[in-house]
Amino acid sequence: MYYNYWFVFSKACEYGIKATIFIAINSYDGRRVSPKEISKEIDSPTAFTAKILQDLVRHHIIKSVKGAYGGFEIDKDTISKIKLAQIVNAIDGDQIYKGCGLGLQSCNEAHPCPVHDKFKLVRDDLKFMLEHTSLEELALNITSGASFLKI
Amino acid sequence: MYYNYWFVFSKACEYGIKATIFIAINSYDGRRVSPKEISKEIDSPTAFTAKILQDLVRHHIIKSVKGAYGGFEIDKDTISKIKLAQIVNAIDGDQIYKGCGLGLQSCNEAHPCPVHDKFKLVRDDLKFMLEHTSLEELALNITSGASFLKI
DNA sequence: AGTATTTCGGATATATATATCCTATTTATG
DNA sequence: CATAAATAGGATATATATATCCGAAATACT
Repeated sequence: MYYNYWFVFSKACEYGIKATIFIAINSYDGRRVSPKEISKEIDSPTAFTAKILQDLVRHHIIKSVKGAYGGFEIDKDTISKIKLAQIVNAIDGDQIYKGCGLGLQSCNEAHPCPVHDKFKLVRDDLKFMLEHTSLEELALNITSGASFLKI
Repeated sequence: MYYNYWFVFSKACEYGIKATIFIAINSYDGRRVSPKEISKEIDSPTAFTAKILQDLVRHHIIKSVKGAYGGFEIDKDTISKIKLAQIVNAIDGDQIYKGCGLGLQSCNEAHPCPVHDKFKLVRDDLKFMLEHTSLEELALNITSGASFLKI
């Protein structure tokens, strides 16, 4: 019928993940970056991206410095400790781990939706992956040219 | 930041899956069902559900019979052959298998996004599950009381 | 044939996510 | 202290998904 596609993450979250990776890369070099630079690099709308950055700041995933020579950065030594799950959680919440695949309000072991068990496996895989993927490895794969932030 | 949650499927698709299961159950008893009955049973908006049913008809997943004593049904002997993947494909398209986790336009092995490989595993799991789950087993789990269509 | 019943499908309305704009606030520097 | 450069955040606009409405078409029965 429809337009829709796979929405593991919202657009906001996609931008948030890519932005955080780009900030990490620059923080290794002690460089702060602006929403303008970020959105150019990750191919996202600037103002919208700026909103998401604010949110990541509120969740203490990235740091912002106001005023001249300011910008966004991440403490070098926390980059290896930040997991993808934290970023996703900050922006899209934790329903990714809890929500029912068929939208039931209270879907659980005792009262499962038709696909509950089958989804559990997929969801647990996703959860494990998000919790075990570090920002550091994502950033290093970009700098090494093994992966890309846009196109 | 936001309102969002895990969107494996669109609402339309959630309704479509649940509706199809309910139609299957009734078709075993040779009973046709209306959008009204369906939406009551799966707790969905009637008119919107009706649209989705039309779409499933166009994709030959369910059959409709117009006029008095009409309604929706599924050929008994096709119920075991219909896979969850077909329903999802009809409503949400095939981007679920193709779309990039970070929204890149052309994300592939040669030009991967930062999470490409990690997502591949999750996605393949989901794909396998959808392609190997039959409408029959979903329907039987409802009739046996092992799973539920609402609440 | 007429009527009640039912799906079909276009038009429209509502809700939510995405995106933009503009001003206030903060801060480094001359 | 003034100025320029930056983030913060409220208000608003746009796009998309979700939901509703209503008349047209089809069909079984009387």
